[in-house]
Amino acid sequence: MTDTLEDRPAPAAPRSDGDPGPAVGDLETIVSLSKRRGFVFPSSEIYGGINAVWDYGPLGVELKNNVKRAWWRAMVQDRDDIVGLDAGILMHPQVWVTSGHVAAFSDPLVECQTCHQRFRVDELPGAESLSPAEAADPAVVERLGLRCPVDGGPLTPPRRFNLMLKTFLGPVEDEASVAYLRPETAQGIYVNFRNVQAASRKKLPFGIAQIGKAFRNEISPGNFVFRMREFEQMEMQYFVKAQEAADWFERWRPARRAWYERYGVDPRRLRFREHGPGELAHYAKRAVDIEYRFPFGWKELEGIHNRGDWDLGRHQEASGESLEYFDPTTNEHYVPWIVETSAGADRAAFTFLIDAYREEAVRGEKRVVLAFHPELAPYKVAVLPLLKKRPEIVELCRRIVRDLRVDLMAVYDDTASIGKLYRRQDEIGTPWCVTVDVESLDDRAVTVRDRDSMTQERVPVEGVKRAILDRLAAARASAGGDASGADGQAPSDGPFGG
RNA sequence: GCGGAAGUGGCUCAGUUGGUAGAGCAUCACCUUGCCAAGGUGAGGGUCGCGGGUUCGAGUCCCGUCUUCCGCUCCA
Repeated sequence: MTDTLEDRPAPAAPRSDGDPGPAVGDLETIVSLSKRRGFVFPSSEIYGGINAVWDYGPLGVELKNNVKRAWWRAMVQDRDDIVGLDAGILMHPQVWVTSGHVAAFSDPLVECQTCHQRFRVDELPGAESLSPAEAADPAVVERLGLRCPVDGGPLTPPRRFNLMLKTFLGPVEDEASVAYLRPETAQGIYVNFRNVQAASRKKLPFGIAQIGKAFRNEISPGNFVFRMREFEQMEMQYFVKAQEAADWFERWRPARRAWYERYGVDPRRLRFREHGPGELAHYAKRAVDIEYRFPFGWKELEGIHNRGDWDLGRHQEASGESLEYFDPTTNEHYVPWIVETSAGADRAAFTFLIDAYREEAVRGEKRVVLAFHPELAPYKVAVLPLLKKRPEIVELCRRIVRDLRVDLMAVYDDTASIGKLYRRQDEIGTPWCVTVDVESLDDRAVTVRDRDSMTQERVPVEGVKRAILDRLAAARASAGGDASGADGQAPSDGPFGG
C-alpha cells in the first residue's frame, strides 16, 4: 500500500497556472453570490455574526435538501442492504467516554509552541507523579521547567482542549448532568447496531445510513461553510465480516467518488488521498479521503475508513452488552468490522455550488450560470410570461405553475423583461424555463428552454409537466449509471459493476 | 489559540489633511418592452461591525471587542 493514491499531483498554486479543469468561482465571489441570491447567510448577522456558523437561505436549504435526498437515494432507497436511522444529537455521556472523545480531550494538555503538538502533562518526563490538580496548575510548566519532549520547544500552560460542545440535561447544572452535543453521528449508529439489525432482520454485509447534525469546537474554523462548529454529516456504517473488510473498503472508495461525479463534479477536481500510518485516527485501520480542489486548496470532502471492530468492541466491553452478530450461514458469533463512509452535507452542497459556477461572456456581458445537476437545483422550473400586459398570459402562467408545484419546485416571475428573467434563473441554476407567449393563447403550446443546451422546444400546455419530469428523470438516469453500487451482494459478486 | 490584513446601503467599492455620507450594480413602482441582463422616470434602503475615548465636531485619530480573510494546527 502506498502513502498516496492521488490521481494527479496537487497544483503548486491554486487557480492560476497548471490549473486542473476550468476555473471555478473564487471564494469571495461564491460568498457574495450566496448571500445575494439567498443560499447562505452569516448566522446572527444583525448582532455582528457568530464565528463558524452559517445559515441556509431559501435557495440554500433547497440545494442542501436535494444533496441529502440524493445521498439518501443512493445509500438507502436504491439498495436493499442499507437501512436508515435518525439517532438523537444527545446521547448517554458514557458513549463519548467509550468512543475516546472524552478521554482524548478532558485532560489538561500543554502545547508545544514550535511544533504545536499537544501532550498530557502527567506523561511528560519529570511530571509523571503529578496529581490531576497539580497537572492542571497553570504554573506547572514553569515550576518544573517542562519542555516539549519532541523538539524541546517551549510549552503553553496546561489547558483543556475539548472539541465537544457541552450542555446540561435537567435544571441543575452540575457534573452529573453534563451531556455533550455529538461530535460525530457515527456513535448513534454503533449503539443502535443491535436494535437495527434485529428490527430490519438484515444479514451481513449490511449498512446503516444516517444524516444529522454534529458539533465541534473547532480550533480554527473558516473557509465559509467548509469548517463550521455546527455541521451536518451523511454517514454510512457498513458492517462486514473481518475477512471481507478490506474488500469492501476497495468497493466503497470508488463508489463514493463516483457519486460526486454523477452529480456533476468535475473529475479533475476530485482525488483520493490515503492517510499515512502516523496520520490515522485512533479508531482507523485504514483511511482514504476524497478530496476536492476548493478555491483554497485540496481539502477533504469525505472519508472512507476501515474502523475494524474498534467501535463495537469498545461499546460491547464498556456496556457489558453483547454486540456480536450471529452468522446463520456458519453458526458463528462475532463482532462485525465496520467500513465507514463519512461525508459532510455542508461540504457536499458547497462543492456542488462551487463546481457549478460558470462565467460566460454573452455579447460582452458577463453571465453567471450555476450549472447544477437538475436533481440538485433549488428550482427545477420557472414559468415566465413573454409579456405581462395580457392578463390571459399571466393567468395561463399561473395555472401552469400551480400544476407544476404539485410535483416540483417551480417559480413564477414577471418582474422584468424576458431576457432578464432568463438571466436570473441561470444565476440560481434553474435548469428549465417555461415561457408563455401570445401564440400560446391560440395554439395552447409553450416554450421549454433548457439552460445547459440553450435549446428551446415547443410543448403543449397539457404536456408541460410531463416534459419537465421526463427531462428530470433523464438527467438522473443518464449521469453516471450505477454509481451507487446497487445490489449489495457479497464482494465476489461485484455489486459495483465489476 | 498565535501572527498579518480588513470591516461604509443587498453586492462591489469611493469618501481627500477629522466638519455629521456617495457611485455602479441589485431591489421596487410606473411607462416602455414580443425570446436571452434594452430604455425612461421615480422610489426605498446606511446612526459607516459593536462599545468606549479624544475633540466644538469622527466613517476619518486612540483603546477595547466581535466578525471575516491569509498563514500555523484539526476534522466532515
